[in-house]
Formats: sequence, C-alpha cells, structure tokens
Amino acid sequence: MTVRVRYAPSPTGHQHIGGARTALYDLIFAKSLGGEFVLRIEDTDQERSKLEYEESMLEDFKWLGLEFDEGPHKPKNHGPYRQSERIDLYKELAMQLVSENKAYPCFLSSAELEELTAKAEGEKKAPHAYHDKYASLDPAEAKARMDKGDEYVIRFRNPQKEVKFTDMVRGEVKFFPDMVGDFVILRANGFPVYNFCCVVDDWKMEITHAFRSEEHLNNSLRQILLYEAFNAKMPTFAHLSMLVGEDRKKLSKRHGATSVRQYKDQHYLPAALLNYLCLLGWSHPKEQDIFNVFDLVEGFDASRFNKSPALYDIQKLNFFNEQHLRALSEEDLLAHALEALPEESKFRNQPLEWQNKCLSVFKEKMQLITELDELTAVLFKEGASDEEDYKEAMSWETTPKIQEYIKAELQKLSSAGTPFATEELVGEWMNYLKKELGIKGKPLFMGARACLTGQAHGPDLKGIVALTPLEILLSRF
RNA sequence: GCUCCCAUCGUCUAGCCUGGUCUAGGACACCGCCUUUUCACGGCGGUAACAGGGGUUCGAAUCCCCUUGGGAGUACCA
Repeated sequence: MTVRVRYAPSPTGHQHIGGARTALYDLIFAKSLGGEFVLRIEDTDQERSKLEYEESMLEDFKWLGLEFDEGPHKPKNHGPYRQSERIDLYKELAMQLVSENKAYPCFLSSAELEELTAKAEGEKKAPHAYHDKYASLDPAEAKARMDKGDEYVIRFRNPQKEVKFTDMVRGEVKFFPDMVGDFVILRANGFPVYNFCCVVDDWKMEITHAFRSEEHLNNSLRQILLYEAFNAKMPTFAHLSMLVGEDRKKLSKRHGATSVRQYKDQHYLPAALLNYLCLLGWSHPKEQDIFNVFDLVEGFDASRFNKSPALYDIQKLNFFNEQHLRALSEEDLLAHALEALPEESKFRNQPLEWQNKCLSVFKEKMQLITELDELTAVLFKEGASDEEDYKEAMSWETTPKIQEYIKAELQKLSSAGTPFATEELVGEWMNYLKKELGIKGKPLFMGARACLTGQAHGPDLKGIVALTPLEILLSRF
C-alpha cells in the first residue's frame, strides 16, 4: 500500500512556522517511504477562511522548497482538495450515520444550548453533560421537524466507551469517554465540523499517516469513534510536541515572528529555517546539527521524536542562518545578497569581482544577509564615527605618523589613477609602519583602521580597505 | 470538575525501550584563554541539568508508584 501523508492547514492566516515544521516531517517521512505528500485545505470555517491565505501558504511552501504531490493546485484522483468543495460528501455520510442510528438531529437553539451548558457547569458537570437532549427523539418526529424547516444540527451518538490507539510519538494513548459528549458533526448552516471532515477526508483520500501538533491529541478520541462508526481504518498518527514561546504557552502571534512569511521577508535562508525547525522535537541520529533537511529522506528515523514541548528560540535560528550562509557557494551567496539588498544599496553598482570579494570579507560577520547593507554602507561613508574608541585611537601619539604616511601613499595611488588599493599594498604599508616606524600591535592596527575607515572596529582591515574606493579613503584624511 | 499529554544544563537536546561503560555527552547563549600583531573567524577551556519523594534492584537519569509543576482539550474553531 502506498504511503500517503497529508498536511491539512486552515487558510485563516499566513503559514505558521509550527505548521511548516509539521509539513516538513510529513514530506520527509512520506518521501523516505517512497510515498505521496498531499495538501488538503480545511476551509469549513467560512468566516475565517480566505482563498488569499491559501495562495499565500502555497507561496511560502514554494519558498521553503516543500513540494506537494497533490493538492488544490495540483489535483490528482483524490480530489477535490478543498473541504468547502466536498460538502455534499460530508452531508451524505452524516445522513448515512443518522439512518444507521449512529447520529441524530438535534433541535437545540443556541440560547437553549447555552442554558444547558451553564446548568451543567453550575452542577460541576462536564459542559456537554446535557447536550444530548434530543438523543432519543422519535425518528419520525425528527423527520417531520426537519421537513417542516426547523433548524437542526447533526450530533454523533457517542457510544461512551473507552478507546485507545497507538501514536507514533507517544506510544499507546487511552481515553475515557466522559471527555466529550454527543458532539456536533454537521452545523446548522449545513457545514460539517473539523473532526468530522477530517475523518471523512483521511479515509476517502486514503491517507495512511498524519503528523499534527499535540494540541490535536484529544481530538483523536472523537475521530476514533467516527472511524469505528464508519468501519474505516484510521491512519497512523504522530502527535508532535508543541512549539511554545518564552512563557511556555503555545507559540502564537504575540510571541513575535511566527509566520513563515516574516522570515521570508527578512531574507532568512529557507534551508536554515527548515534545519532549525527540524531539530525542534526531533534529533539527528548522529547528533548533527547543521545539515540539509532533504538529505534526511534517505532513511528518516521516525522514532527520534521528542515528546516534550520545545521553546522556539530565535537566537538559535540566527545561528543556523549564519552557518548556512557560510556554507553557500560564491554564486549562491551573491544571488542571495542581490535579492535581499535594497534597490539603493551601493553594493549593486560595483563590479562582480568587487561584490564577491566583499561577500567573502563580510561573510563571517553576518547572521543575516540583510546585515550586509549596513556593513557595506560603512565602506562608503565619508568622515569619521564619534564613538569613544575612535577618538581614543586618534589621540595616540603614534597615530599622526600613521596618518601622514598613509595619506602620502594614497595620494601616490590617486595620481597614478588607481581606483582601489589592494590587500597586498595595505599589507606593505603595515609592514613599513611596523619596521620603519616601530609601531606595532594595537596602536598600529587600530590606529591605521581609525585613519583609513573612520571607525575603531570592523572586519578584516586589509579586506575592507581594498573594498573602499580610493576617493572615499582620501576623504577621511 | 473531568480527560489527555509532558518533566535531563537558561534554551534545543543525547542517553531512557534493551538498568552498570553517565563523577550525564553535544549544540545555542554566556564567560575566560590562545591564535605572525586590531576586529572577526577559528581553536581550547569554563559555568550550568537528571523536579521531589517512595519503591524494585547488588546497582536507576534509565523500570514502577505517588506528589508537585507545566501544557492541551472538554465549541455549530481548526
């Protein structure tokens, strides 16, 4: 049997990073078993679901490099892939359950429902304790009311029995029945409810495995009950540990950047984001931390999931981005830079050779490519900084000598019409200053840096001097 | 209330299933030191954890129970 794994988001906002992690595991797991990766859109909440979000999610997945084999944008023979387009199927199956007496119509108005819930709560009972008021209504009478046009929902007749299942992450999980009552499967507006369509779809789409966040663990009870009612086989579930924020609560918008889109906009490397996300709740068999997640497809070890919630730490993500940035080829790094840099960046007007050199000098200083803009801006900045360290360096007694010598050298170059100094040349200057004038160590390097760059600190001196146009260098003297 | 899940350094985690090799390993962060000289990179080193209590056992981070703490759910949201 073909392994089919689905990712089933609701298009109610931009793609959340937690969902991206789930989808990543879905994909790796499916591919490691030669299976298929299916996208299903769970848009039965008409108020909140928007087509534009579906599109935005697809874009985000494309950016991440997570590719679906099937979905609304790529229909195969298990469609349609949007739940809103499968309503007839759900209705039909809900009615089938009614005819089998496994579900029943319920005519409770929302006011009555609230009243019953309050009553149950007052009596310290489960909120759903009285929701089964219409459970034993005579079917003929029920039909008469339905025909008459009374508003109704379909409730599942909960057999109230203990159920258990085996989870890929948690092992055997057992539920006792009083957790839920006779729950609704079809709303008054004719739309089905999550737990119902999820079951119908996984069944009809022949899904064999599904990864989802731990918050869904309790839903398994209702879903198992429904699978049994349909006499259908339940997919194997893996309930992943949740992603939490600083306060150890479920990661949400108030914790900061939680959508893939935000990282895309900040020009993180998708490979780095996936790598980091992958290690939240799963560990590499060889304890490797920097790797290409797609290499995992070869023999993915699904037994290495961690059960406890993982705290999302942006500092560590930044470290991963830094590592992936450094691992990029010259060509890829340049492409990444050009994509991220603002239009007006001075970097853009430079020759290719200069750009590559600049990247190799700055590479080690950046966690994010966007920092390059700031770094290069300093190269072209005329005048000097006003920080303490700079003033101090300029006040040393050796500094004027350095200044005088270098200025003369720069002018020589200038009159020869050379646009840039070279690293070798800067090295020669330093050697001259050291040997002939006896200046060394910090006074030499920081002094020269202050004169040449107008800053007290920065990346490799030779490197950045060689990257700065001669006229800018001269402007600082 | 009830149900379910979880519990190793500040954080992500390895180890737990198949008790001894764990005076608990790695990574992020932090702090030192070193590196033909500044900065950075790199290298080396350091601080830092088995929630608590009972068992079982010659021996427990590892198995069992309880307590505590945290989280999730108990919707005509997903």
